[in-house]
Amino acid sequence: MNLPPLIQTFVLHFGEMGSRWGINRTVGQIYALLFLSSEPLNAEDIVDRLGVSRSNVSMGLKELQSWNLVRLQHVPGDRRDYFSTPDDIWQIVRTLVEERKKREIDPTLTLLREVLMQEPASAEERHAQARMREMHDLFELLTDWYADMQRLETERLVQLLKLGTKVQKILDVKDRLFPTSGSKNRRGSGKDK
Amino acid sequence: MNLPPLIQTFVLHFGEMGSRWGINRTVGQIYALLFLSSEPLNAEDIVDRLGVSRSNVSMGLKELQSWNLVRLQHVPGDRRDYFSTPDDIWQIVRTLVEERKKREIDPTLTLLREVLMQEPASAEERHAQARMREMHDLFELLTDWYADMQRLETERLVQLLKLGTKVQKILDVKDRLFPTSGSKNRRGSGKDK
DNA sequence: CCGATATTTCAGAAAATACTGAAACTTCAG
DNA sequence: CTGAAGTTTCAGTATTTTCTGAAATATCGG
Repeated sequence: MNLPPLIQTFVLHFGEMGSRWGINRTVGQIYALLFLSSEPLNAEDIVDRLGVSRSNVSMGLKELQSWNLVRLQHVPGDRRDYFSTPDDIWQIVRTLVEERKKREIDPTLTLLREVLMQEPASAEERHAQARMREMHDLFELLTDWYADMQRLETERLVQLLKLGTKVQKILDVKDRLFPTSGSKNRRGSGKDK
Repeated sequence: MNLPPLIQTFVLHFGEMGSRWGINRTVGQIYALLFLSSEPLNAEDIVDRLGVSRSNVSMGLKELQSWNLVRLQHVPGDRRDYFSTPDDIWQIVRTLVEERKKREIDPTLTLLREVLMQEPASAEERHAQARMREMHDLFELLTDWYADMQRLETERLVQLLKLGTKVQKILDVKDRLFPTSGSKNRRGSGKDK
């Protein structure tokens, strides 16, 4: 590995964290390298810097492309493929959350829908199904909320995040000013807990 | 494996998804089983139902305990350890997010803080550090927001999630009614893209 | 303290995943 | 069409992770 110390620290860390994030070491390192780089890199650059095999880099880049986490581009007068990460870090977050949802949530949501269609054949299954229903409703609430957020412009999104729970106070004010509006979202009458 | 079909489907699915969620197959299956069960199970129950070795179950339960995802309890007159998941599914979400943050975000945040203290030794390192600064600030914004949300009562949290982006409209109303209040959160004056 | 029951640890086997080098394939300039 | 440059695929190897059975450890009633 052939990198300035500061960059190497970060790249190694991403490699280590890879396993916790569901990618392998090389993929983590490639991503870290691209993220830090001021200009796009080609596969050979990455081989030189990380000291892993050409084919490993090729597979890693393919994996990152399947996550939409890197962008393929071309340098004029150069036939090789160059890769980079988006400059806008919020774009990265959006992509990451989207892809994780696709891989970690959606398949389960699909399965839950299927299983909830079936007839329970015993008290045990009936209870299990009720539990799955809870999980299903939760996932649906979260994904609906997420879809909403994903639609916001970044600036608005950041504004909302910075507000945090202060939003709550505003809701209180709103309730006092317009007691009924939006009350379809207020059905906390004993059903929960 | 010895389970009613409906339950088996779900348990197998959780086993498969396990690898995407950063746990192994057995741990995923044990968790699914406990989640669906109407009463606590002991290790031997789990062995019988899943058909895996006793030691594997023991390790799996230990792993789940380290995630705070299962609760150990005792049945009067029985020396064995019984395990269950919280009845409140929101409690499960809170724990899960907390633990994932602890494992997937916090170590990186720590590393970023350290690396940002160092002096860049070249233009390349300077650019890399600027990039890390972006990531650091993003992580900090997200974790601050998360800490805020974690503090909310479940009912309020659900209310907020259901509102989704409608919150935005309320912000607009608020701005018109109280143009200056809360404006410390409105610093989109050129610094952001 | 004893022995019965329950749980954990651990070394090695089995399985899954990552990595490599070589070969196959693709693209493009001449 | 040819061959040089670039990229991908793939079979085999290495590494890591998971899983098991056996042994060690812990707990508790008597």
